[in-house]
Parts: sequence; C-alpha cells; structure tokens
Amino acid sequence: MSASSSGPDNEVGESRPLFRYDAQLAEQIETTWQQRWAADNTYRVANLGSSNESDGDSSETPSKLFVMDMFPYPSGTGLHVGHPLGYIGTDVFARYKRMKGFNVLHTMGYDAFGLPAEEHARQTGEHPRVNTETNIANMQRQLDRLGLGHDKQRSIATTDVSFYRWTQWIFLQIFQSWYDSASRKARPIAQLEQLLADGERDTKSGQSWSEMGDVERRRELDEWRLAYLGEAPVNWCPALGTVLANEEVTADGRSERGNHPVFRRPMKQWMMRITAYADRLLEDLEALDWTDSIKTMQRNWIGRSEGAEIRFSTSEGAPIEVFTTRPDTLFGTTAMVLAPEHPLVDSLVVERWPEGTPPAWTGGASSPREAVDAYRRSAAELSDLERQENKSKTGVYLGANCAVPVNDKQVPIFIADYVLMGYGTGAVMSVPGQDQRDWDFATAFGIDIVRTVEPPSSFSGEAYVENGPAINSDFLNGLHIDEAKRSIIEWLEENGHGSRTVTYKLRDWLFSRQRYWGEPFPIVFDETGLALAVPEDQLPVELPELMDWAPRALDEESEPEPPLGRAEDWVQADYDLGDGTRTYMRELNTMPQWAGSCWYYLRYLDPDNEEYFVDPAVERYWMTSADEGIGGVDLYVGGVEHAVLHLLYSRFWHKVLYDLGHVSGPEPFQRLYNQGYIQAAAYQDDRGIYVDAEKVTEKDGVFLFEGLPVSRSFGKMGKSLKNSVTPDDMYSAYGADTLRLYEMFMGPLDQDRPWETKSVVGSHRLLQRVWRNLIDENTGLPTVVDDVPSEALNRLTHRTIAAVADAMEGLRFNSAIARITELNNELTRTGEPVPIEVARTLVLMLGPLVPHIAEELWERLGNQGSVVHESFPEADTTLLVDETVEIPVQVNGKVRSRVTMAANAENEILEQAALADKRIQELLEGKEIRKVIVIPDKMVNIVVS
RNA sequence: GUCGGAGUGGCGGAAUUGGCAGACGCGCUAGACUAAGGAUCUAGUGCCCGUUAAGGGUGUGGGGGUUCAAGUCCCCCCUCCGACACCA
Repeated sequence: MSASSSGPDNEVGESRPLFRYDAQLAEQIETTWQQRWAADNTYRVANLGSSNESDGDSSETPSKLFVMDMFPYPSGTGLHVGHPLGYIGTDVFARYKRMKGFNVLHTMGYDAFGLPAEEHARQTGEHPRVNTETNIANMQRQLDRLGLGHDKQRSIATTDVSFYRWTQWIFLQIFQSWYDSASRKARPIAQLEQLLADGERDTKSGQSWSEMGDVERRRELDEWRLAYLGEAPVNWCPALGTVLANEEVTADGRSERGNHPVFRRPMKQWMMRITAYADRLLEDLEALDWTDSIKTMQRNWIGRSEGAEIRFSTSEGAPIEVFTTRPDTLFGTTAMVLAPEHPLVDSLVVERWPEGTPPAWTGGASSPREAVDAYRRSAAELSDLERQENKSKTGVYLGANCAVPVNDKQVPIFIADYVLMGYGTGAVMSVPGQDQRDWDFATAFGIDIVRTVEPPSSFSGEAYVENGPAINSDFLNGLHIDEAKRSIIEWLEENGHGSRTVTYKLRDWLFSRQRYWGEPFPIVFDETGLALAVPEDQLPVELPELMDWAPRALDEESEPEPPLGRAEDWVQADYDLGDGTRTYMRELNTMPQWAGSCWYYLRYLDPDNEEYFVDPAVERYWMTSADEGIGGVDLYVGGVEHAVLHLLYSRFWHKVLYDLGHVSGPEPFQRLYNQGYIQAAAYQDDRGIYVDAEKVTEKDGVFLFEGLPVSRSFGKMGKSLKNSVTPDDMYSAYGADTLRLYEMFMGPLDQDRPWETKSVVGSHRLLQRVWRNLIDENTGLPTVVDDVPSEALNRLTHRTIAAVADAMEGLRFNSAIARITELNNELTRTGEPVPIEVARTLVLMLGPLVPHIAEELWERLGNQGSVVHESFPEADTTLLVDETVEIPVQVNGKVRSRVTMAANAENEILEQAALADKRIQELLEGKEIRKVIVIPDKMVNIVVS
C-alpha cells in the first residue's frame, strides 16, 4: 500500500474498519480490476462488419459506435489532472453506450513525431526514438491507472514504422492524383495523362502534349499534382532550422513553438493543393454535427469571397489586375494601390517625379525609385505586429498612372503596406467613398473622394459601406449593390476588362520540414531533378539511423539543410522504376507533424493490416452512419486549439481518399465535441513571482503564502504557474474512481472549470456512502436484502434511471451524477437494508463513471462477470409519474399554497381543489377572480384583480 | 474593429416545449461520535424584514417589452472569455 500522508483517510491503527472505502481500499480494488481487465481482454472490440470477424448472424449485429479522443503528443513532463478530462468523458460515454448495446470502438494512440520530440532530444542528447518510447510508456502507465477502457490492441503511434509506411502510402496517393475541377474530385494522374493526350484537357504550359518530350511531359504532369514541389514564399525559421506552415507562425511573425523570429523567403518546397478543395471543405461543413464556432473558424480560415478581377491599363505598359468584392464601386476609384512586394512595381516606377507631384506623395525622396526603395526597406523592417498597431496609412507614389476601365479616368499608382501581397492579386483599386481603409489613405494623401453609393441623409460617417442606390456611376446609377455588381461584371466581361472571380484566404499547405524526426517522403529524384514516386511495394522508406540528427541553428541568410542530408548511406537509393535498377537521390525533407494525425483514426480500425491501410469492409463498418448522417467518427472529443489546422488538413486528406475510392464517406468526423479546460488558481507574491499554489492558505478572503498576502489568478496548470496537481496526488489521496467522478461532476464537459482540490472529497464521500449502503464495513459482506423495494423507492429508482440515461446521452455527466447521488442519499436517509434490485441498478448506473468500484460491488453482490458487458438498466415508463402530485397554487403568479392531487386529475377538479384551499380562500377574500389557468399535473394560477 | 460563446447564492453548477429558480456538490453554521479531528455522521444554509416562529418582501449582468406566468421569447445596453484581425 502506498497511500501517502496527504489523504484524509490516514487512520492511525485499529479504529479503521477493515472494509471502509478509503484511498487504500480504492487502490487495492482499482489495481486488481485493472489486472483482471487486461488478463480477460475485457475491452477488446471486434470488427463485426468485416467478413473474417463476423459472427454470421447479421440481424443480431449491434450498431457500431466509434468514439475517439484527439490523440496526444507523448510529453516527457507527465500528466496533470487537466489532461485526462476529455479522455474520462469519452470513456464514460463509450462505457455507457456499450452497456446500451452498441459495439463501441474506443482506443488511444500517440502523435509522436514532430518538433518537440526533437527539441527535447537536442537538449538531452538522447535519440528521439528512445525518448519518444520512454515517454509513451510513461504516459500509458499514467492513463492505465485511470481505468480507461481502451482496446489497447488497436493502439498506434505515428512513429511506428508499420504506421508511417501507410502515411507514406497516402502521400503517394495524393502525389499521384490531380483535381479535376470539371467533376469536382481528385482522379489518378494516369487518367489526366490520357485526357491530355486526347486533347480533352489543355496543358498548363500551353504546348501540345504530342509535341512534348518525356521530361516536358513529366514537368507538365507535376503542375497538376495534388502534392507538388512549389517555389513559394515560405516562413523560414533559422533558429529551428526549418520552414513552418502559416498556421505555425504567430501574428507577430514568430514561431509558435519557441517564439523564434521567422522570415519570409521563396524556397522550393512540397505543397499540398488543399485550395482545390476549398469549396468542398466549405460546403460539407453543413452536414457536420460540430459547434457553430468551429464551423465559423473554418469558414473564416478558408475565407471565400466573391467578386471580380479587373484589369487597369497603365501608363508604363503592363496592366494591373486587382481583385475586388465591390466592382459596383468602380466609378469611385481615385487611386491604385499595390503591395510593396508587388512584382509590377519595378516596371512601373518612373525616372523622375512628374510635374506637380504633391510633396506628400514622394516620401521626401528625390526620385520615385529612391522613394520606392526606401519605403520597401522600412516596410520590411516592421513586424506584422507593428504594422497592425500602427494603422495610420503610409505609402509612396510610383510616378505612374493607370486608367479606370469604365471611364478612362487617370488615377495615380501607389505602393502602401496596407495592401497585402498575400491576398487577392496584391493590388487594390482604391475607392475611398466606400471603404474606410481607402478613405484613410485618401485623406492622408489628399486623394479625391467620390461617393458611388448614396448614404442616407442621416449618415455622418466617412466611408459608407452599407447598401444604397448607386450615384456618380453612369449606367449603374440608381441600382443597389447586388444589381450594380451584376451589371458592372457583365460590362467588364463584354468589354474584356475583367471577370467574375472567387478568391480564398486559404493557401496551399506547405508540407516540407527540414527535420529528422518525421516521416521521410517516399520520393526520389533522377538527373532531371523531377520527383519520382518510390513504388508502393518498396514502402516503407525508413528513417536512417543517424547520430547527428539535430537541425543546425542557422542565420537568416543561410539555406535550410535537412538533417537527412547527413545520412550518407541513405541519401542515394537504388530502385527499378521501369527502366532497370538505377541510383536515385532521395528527398531529404520530412513531413510535418500533421501528417500522421491526418489519418490515424482510420488505422485504429485495422491496425495490423499489412495489405491495406485499412480493410475496405472494416472501414465501411465503422465509418458509415447507420442513420442518414454523412458518416465518420461518431464522436470526436478534443480541444478547440485544433479548430482549423488538424481538422482542416484531416478533412482534406479524407476527401482525397474518398475521391480515389479508398474510404466510404467524404468526412472523417461526423460529430465533434470540444471539451473545456481545467484551470487552476495561481498565486503571485508582491514581486509578481508565482508561489507554490499548494502552500497557499486562505483566511477571511485573503490568500497567504508563508504569512504574506499573495494575489490570485486562474490559468492553465503547469510548471510556470506552480499550480499543477497530478493524478498521482489524487490516486493516493482518494483513488482513481474518485478522480474520475470529480472531473465529470465539476461541470458540463464543454466548459472550462477551475480545479479545486478541496472539493474532490465530495465525490469521494459519494462513493463511500454507496459502498456503506451496500457493504458491511467490518466484514466486507453485502448488506442487501431480497425484499421488493417500496413503491416510493421503486419509483425513485426508475425516475433516476431515466434521468441518468438522458444525461449520459447528452454528455451531461454532472447531471447524471447528481441524480445518482439523490437516489443514494435516499438510501442513506432511510438507513434500511437496500433491496437487491435497487442495489444492482445503482451499481450498473455507476459502471460507466467509476468502473473499478462498480466491478467490485457487482462481484460482492454475488454476480458473475464484468459490469462492462452488462446492460444498462431500463426505466419502466409506467413508474415515471407518481400517483399523487403536489400542485403549487399561485395567486397572480406567486406560489401561495399547495394541494396534493391524484396524477392526471381533470382541470376542473384541480381548479376546484385550488379554490377550496383554506389559505387560498383567505387570500381571495374580497377579490374578484378574473381567470384561472390550470396546467395539468403542474400548477394552478389564479388571476385576481 | 469583425465573428463566436457566456453572465444564476460565498464557490462549481441544476432547471423538456415559457410553468414551484437555486437540484447535486464544495464551503459555511450548529450538533453527534471522539483524547483529538482537516475523518465520519445528522440538521440547517440565496438575500432582506420578522427576537424564535408564522409570514412577507426581493431575487438569474442592467434597462425596457410580450405573457396569467420569463433564467428561458423579443428590443436596447454593459461586462467577461475565445477566434480572427488593414482579407480589398
């Protein structure tokens, strides 16, 4: 026994009954049952749908349910009590549904590749694999102690070679596909080759297929692939020695991990053409059972906006294309503004300032060229954050002009940093009358303002962005925004000045990392420098054992150098790709951490399959919805922090696999549920230093640490706030069941809640009272009796069953526990021996929440087998309503008395009884009854004047 | 700024379709058992008035409204949390 001194149950010697439910007994019970579950394979789940495991009787096949947690990164620091909240929630739900007759799949895996493992390894000098495996083992041990009912034989880690082999296989599927926008789906690249050869698709290069040589054809196909090498501006983080996806860079231009500076620069990198799926990713959100907030975040991230592309001819030759959502305001254009990095700037900028250039436009420079150079330099020095904070408009004139297509009006061309190169075309037609940013720019530079939408007479603001009739707009005058848009786009298209367009904020996904600890690409290069797929039957491409795997911290100017380049035996490989065995150069980058998490849920279904990434029949069984749903994981629980990244990438991969016929539905996660976070009080002394939260005491509302007052705040548990509470602390003080019960009782699963160690005892007391109601603390023998429960107790029991089941279905475990507590309080209150039927029901209802004590009680009550596979009690609906009900009687909406009536009494009877009540009669004395409202079985309200 | 979510006792939180606000737990108060209690058990506990009691008033962020009846529905406002942030 290892109960520590921190628990309340540390009895001195003999006074403690031998079978009192305390931390010691809890630990004994818990470890015993955990061993038995493991020995009995209690949580093994069969793939009933697949031919090899089917029991043959399909009519009896129970409905499937796939419950999943977002899998964790196996951190080396160990768990605190905040971590397992969601895991306990899914465990309770999975256990409940299993008892309701579902075939439930619930397991857990590890997202073990990625930067943190490597950072840790770099600091300790230990190989990432060793460190990763240690961490997984440690975390597994901590989770096991909670009694989570996972099917462990389905567990995977993304670092397993047998797993990442299939990650590579999926990459190849994507690499060997193109997006056919005509049929709106991915198709094998071989089909494209045919279409190009038949002339049914135009080549991107413009050259005809028949005239191309082998290399040109390969280059052409590479242009179409869903995974492609692209020269793109990337986020280069020298300190981490790698490039990062946009999502991994914070708003102030630093790495999310480590907070190192990040620089934008063009590099050749693997990209995933997720933008091809933008519309489908948007549309299919409708069918998902996700919260509106997550759907909104995804919509915002995809950022679809409809508008028009308009070409402006310039005084210096090359036309400028702009994107606008308000083509109807074209007549109000009084300037053209380009992003400082816009590629046309250099060809547009003129030799010297034109006659009469306002001084404010020159930036104080003697020539436009000088002004541009100086402006670009200062823009580059500002971080994104500084640009945000300083919203006053700056810019310089290029000396050139362009013509507004509708009326050939000449307007000046500027560069300004409020125009972003990364969105639309990097150029904006400036319409100050209808856009506040343009208004600010125009007023700063003395540019004309022409309103083209008439504001209401009451309008006193600057730019007017609401609807209204067009003015100063020739043939658009009088039209409201939507009509005006339609009309102008028609005109633009007829006259060759532009067209309807849709743009997205979503960009293609940067998929290369210059790291060691990630999946190697199954890609090699020949002498042309073009990529070739490693044949499927040659997978996996294993990571080489490398001693010098750490990325080198570099400076801004240096080129990224992937650590795999140092594996000299590995960088070259011999393959037979069709023309005999030859030597190729390997791709040296690795995949980002998101890769494994994009599809791990599919591998849970069939983790040992060597032939397929998942057997099609098995996939169909688990991923197809029994009702009309879109299919996918039935319940996916995790934190909101993955609202866009993981969930969007994963949806994208799933859709590709769907298009190619590898999975049966278009979406991976039917229902997504965001669990809240456990927060904890943290305390700072007067210097602002955090002090050990455990040693803080409260007196009269003042918090004291070593006698001195400290201030309290709430935040994430962790080392930095010195407020961690570990599961191990709770196990030794109360046991795992108490911890589970408390975490579920604290509040609804989707809400943040503050941890309060002092409140845990309440949950422990419930278990103690349940135990004592059924078991003699001295002998350990059950005290239940064979009697039939009283009418009242029977009704209460069945009402409780109904309420608990309802709460469990809705993941409202706090309410379920409250109702169970009420039933148990009633048993405690009467103090009589508990009828066996009620005892069984009570234990079964506790089964999902506190499995260990439930198993122990179940066995002590004389039952065989595990609670895990028992049926959840069914409520007898005839017992849900009492025979008599107490009806409140209101006078003018205030409860003044109560009458006890038979249930389902007629309205007239109720009314008469209410009016006959002595106290009501007193109150009605001298008043006139205007109306009597009777709600059957609920209440009577008498309205008097 | 835009979007999303939320405001209920000292605290965490309950309240089908509008129908007894505060279930359940923590804490607190009193008592029991104790050498002792930070264990356990019993009772009480929204706030105010009422010595106790009976009883009354008031009460779900604030202000209006609909209704016999509003935590719940409608309008306006405030506060807090989260996401995005010059997206043309």
